Amino acid sequence: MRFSRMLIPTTKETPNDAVLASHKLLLRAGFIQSASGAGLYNFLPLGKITLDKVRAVVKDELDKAGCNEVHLPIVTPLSLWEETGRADKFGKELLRFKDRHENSFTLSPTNEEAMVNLVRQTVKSYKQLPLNVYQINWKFRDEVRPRFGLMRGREFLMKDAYSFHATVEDMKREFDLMEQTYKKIFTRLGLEFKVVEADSGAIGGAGSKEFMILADSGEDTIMVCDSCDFGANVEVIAEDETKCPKCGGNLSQTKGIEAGHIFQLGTVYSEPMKAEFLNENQKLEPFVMGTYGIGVSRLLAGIIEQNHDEKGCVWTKASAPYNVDIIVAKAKNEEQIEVAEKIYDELQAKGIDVLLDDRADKKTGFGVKMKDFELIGINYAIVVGNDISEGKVELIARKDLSKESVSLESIVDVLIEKLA
RNA sequence: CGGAGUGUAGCGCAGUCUGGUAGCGCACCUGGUUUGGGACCAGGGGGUCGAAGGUUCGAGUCCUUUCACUCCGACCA
Repeated sequence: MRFSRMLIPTTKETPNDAVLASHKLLLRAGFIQSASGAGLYNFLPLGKITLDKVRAVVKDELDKAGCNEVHLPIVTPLSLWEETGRADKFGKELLRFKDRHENSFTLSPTNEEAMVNLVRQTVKSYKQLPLNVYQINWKFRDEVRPRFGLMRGREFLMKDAYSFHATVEDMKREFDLMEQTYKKIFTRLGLEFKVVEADSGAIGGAGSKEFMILADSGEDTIMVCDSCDFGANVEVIAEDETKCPKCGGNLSQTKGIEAGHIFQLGTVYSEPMKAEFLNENQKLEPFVMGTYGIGVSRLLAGIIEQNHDEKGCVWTKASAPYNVDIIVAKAKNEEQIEVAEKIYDELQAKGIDVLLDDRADKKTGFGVKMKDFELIGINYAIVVGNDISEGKVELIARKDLSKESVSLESIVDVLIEKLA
């Protein structure tokens, strides 16, 4: 993509309302924009591209784990929520409205009921189990206090998966599989995270684990063991506990951003909703369920909370909207443009996501392009400038801002290797 | 929902105390000079001052009501 053709409204000034680094930077770098309502954001081109990249990683790993992607309507009949009693439990967070026929509906904040409804209409036999169905779809929660940009919006993109089993043992097997799958997803995204024991909250059920992105700005306080992989949300462990219940090691307190949560549900939804299958003894039994969520739009905020510096965003390889930014130092110099276009074509041919900063208006000098590169947080910049007379370009790594001079002949290979 | 704060141009702000017909920076438009780290000069466009009502000869400013947004708490991907 060419920078000159893209809507990327970067700003020097920090929006007055933003507190968190991720909120400030995503606004300043032109990824998102306030949609003039609390907790509502427009995703601008860069934000949309980034969201799609993160979403693709989530989808890829779930598909590999054998999950089925589906798509449910965002609008669900209130009657579904009344079947499980959650219409009352969710209270005002559940946005309700009526259609022209005076029927009551909601904007889905999560989809246990709707997914159970889908499955109870189609799955009748133990032979069809186990089954894991998911969607990556917008959710709406009328939060008491939306805040921190994408961290706690009212409308947000969430991956919600639901598994259906004939036995508790099989559900626990899937629960473990999902834990492993989530670890792959977070690792691929380049995140430093911790899996912790958690409370099941409004979703209900027996056991649950949360995936915490480690960041000082996190809203959750967690206790982690320094000698094994044990971790727990303070909701479920005494805050003054110093010994690890698993290995006896030392516990320390830290902050995390809840980006994923997996639950062992059992039959808390299938029973009231009469979602049953016929077992091998020809008897009806309620499905044993698990449910698994990832806050996809929140991940964008989490990635930036963990990866930024005073100059801007520092996206990880798997999440960056572009991996390479080709900066034409003097966009009126035809030779530089020619060289830049050539590198641009070659990188694209190799399947690398590259942005060509070809802006040639007189207000956009070299400095502006560098500042935008640093603010947006693309992994690498190639500066095509005066050095091309010696057959060289400058390669800048966003992470540490280190610079090196690379020959024109090898620049494509060097980048392919760095991005591998 | 309790506590605190803020609403003035696309963004960031001043002006409000002490009423006199709206200003600065950034961004934007035109022309010129610049061009490897957010340039400079000159000119220009853009506002029912969150909304409603009231006081007054006159309201961004004073009074009343109301709405929205942000931050701190209790809840959540």
